[in-house]
Amino acid sequence: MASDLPVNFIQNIINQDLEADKNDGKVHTRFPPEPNGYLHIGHAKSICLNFGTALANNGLCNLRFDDTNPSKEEVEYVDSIMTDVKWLGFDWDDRLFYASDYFEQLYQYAVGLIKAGKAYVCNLTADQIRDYRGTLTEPGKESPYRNRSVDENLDLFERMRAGEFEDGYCVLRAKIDMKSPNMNMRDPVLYRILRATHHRTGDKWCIYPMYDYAHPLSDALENITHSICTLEFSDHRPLYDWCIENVDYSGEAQSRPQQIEFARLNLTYTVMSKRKLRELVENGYVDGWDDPRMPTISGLRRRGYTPSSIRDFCERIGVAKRNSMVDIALLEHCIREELNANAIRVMTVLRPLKIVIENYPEGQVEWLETENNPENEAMGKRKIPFSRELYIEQEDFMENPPKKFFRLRPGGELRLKSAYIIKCEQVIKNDAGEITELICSYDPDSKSGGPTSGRKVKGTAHWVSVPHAVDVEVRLYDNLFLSENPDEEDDYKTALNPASREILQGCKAEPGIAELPQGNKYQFLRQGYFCQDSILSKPDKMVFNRIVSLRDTWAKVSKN
RNA sequence: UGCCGGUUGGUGUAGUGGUAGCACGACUGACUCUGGAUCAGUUCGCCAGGGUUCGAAUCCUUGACCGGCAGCCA
Repeated sequence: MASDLPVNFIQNIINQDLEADKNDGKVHTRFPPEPNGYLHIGHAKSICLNFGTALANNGLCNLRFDDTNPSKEEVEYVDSIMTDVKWLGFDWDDRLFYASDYFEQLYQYAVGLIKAGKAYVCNLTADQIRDYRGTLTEPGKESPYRNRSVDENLDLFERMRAGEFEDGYCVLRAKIDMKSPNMNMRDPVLYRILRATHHRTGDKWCIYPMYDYAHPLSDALENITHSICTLEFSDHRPLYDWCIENVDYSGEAQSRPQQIEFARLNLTYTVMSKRKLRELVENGYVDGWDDPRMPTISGLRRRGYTPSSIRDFCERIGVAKRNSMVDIALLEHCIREELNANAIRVMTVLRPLKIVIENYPEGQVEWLETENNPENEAMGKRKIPFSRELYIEQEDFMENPPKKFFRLRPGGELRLKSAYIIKCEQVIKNDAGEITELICSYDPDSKSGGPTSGRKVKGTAHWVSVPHAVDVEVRLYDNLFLSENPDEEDDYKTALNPASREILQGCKAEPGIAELPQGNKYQFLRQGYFCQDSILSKPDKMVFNRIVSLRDTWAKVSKN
């Protein structure tokens, strides 16, 4: 039997572990977000990796909030993260945890470290600690408080917890090696005093463990076997290991988690740091975390991306250690591929140009049959009204067209999709010389599906009957940034795309659009894939977001 | 210039001593009542030098270049 195991270096490590019967053959991962912002597509990569790897290896994956810094964290973020992970299609069952669940335990472990002479309370100020730490090329020097007695440390640490000292008055540090070439091992801070109300523990604590201390121990307590994180934590791995090796679990933890680092996702034409995304939101460059232009999960969801398309994307980009920049075209390909197979076709004219078919009887309406999806016959057919007055797309007519323009021109013919072939007889203009209307004729023998419909015309266009048209608003989106890599600019905000959103009013959709089956995702014929905006769209005033355009060969041709 | 990591077509990713593959993109052509989709094809790559070997992307070595690290953030 062929294996569905993903091909990447992490799976290779797991295969070796499995072969060596490490961890009794168990695979247990976790997704450990800090609830200080909304999740983005880069987190989706991590979510798919952690949950996906567990699933593929018959293991489990926990959701654990790394909530050790109450000054930055909020329940709003906790809630949004759970929503997003679930929406992506993953389930942590009853394994929802918080680092704050372990605060008491972590405190006791720290007491143990002190008793073992491996941690001490340090009264150096933050500035002094930085000075003492040395530099990248010079060793640090030991704190004068480094050799306090165990009893004194125990007393001081207890009083830190009791709230006897002001914020920043002292910290608990690990006693490791001030001369280590790895900065993280130069007596790292384990606990700091911080008076901030924690979203879960309230004001119970005024000391909080640092990530480097809380994270490995949380992993161990949850019996995590493979602790997958991003590259910037590689330098922290020796400290991760130190924590696990030096606390005395007395049987609470059974695993010896192994930290494995992979490269985070970078996508062209966007930014991925929480800080920058927050800045875009807070300074009004976008409408919110869920603005359809944002690379956040909530933004992609509102834009119309499906969970499966995002999972597919995360699979295709692979996992490795080399820093890379994935072309956003791949993400777009994933949603196009899915929606091409599933989305119902609809005719909507974005920039309407009215045409009158002079030889079509006034008042007559024909209900013509059209397929809901030519890729999938099972999706059936529907009827759309054809009448004497129609809207076509402005760009489907040119008075003086270039060589390969296959659409309507004066005296030229065009097939109307699922209807008739029309011919442009006359161009009507207003005083300003702008085209306001076209007078056309139609060939009654050319009706789609009819016995004499076989005549070939080079172009086919979408259209909507004027008396039956529904007015809708359409929002077209382009990349949020003009630069492939905004992070390279002095200020990434200067690369913002002023035309990232175009709002079109008075677009003409075929009737009954909202009632169509599979009504939440559509292909507007020849335009792209669209969905109703989950917030702005109302039954009497529909608003559609363009998820992604169709590939457009003509656009490329016409540019040259 | 201390430590850690990395370098395979335009982009991403396989290949772990035996014909460098896949996907996306780009380009050709066919087909098409969506200039969509589909189909066929083309283009394009092992960072560099030295070594080991019958044979090296893979092993050794020297170098170049890129990324990360000096929060009481994660």
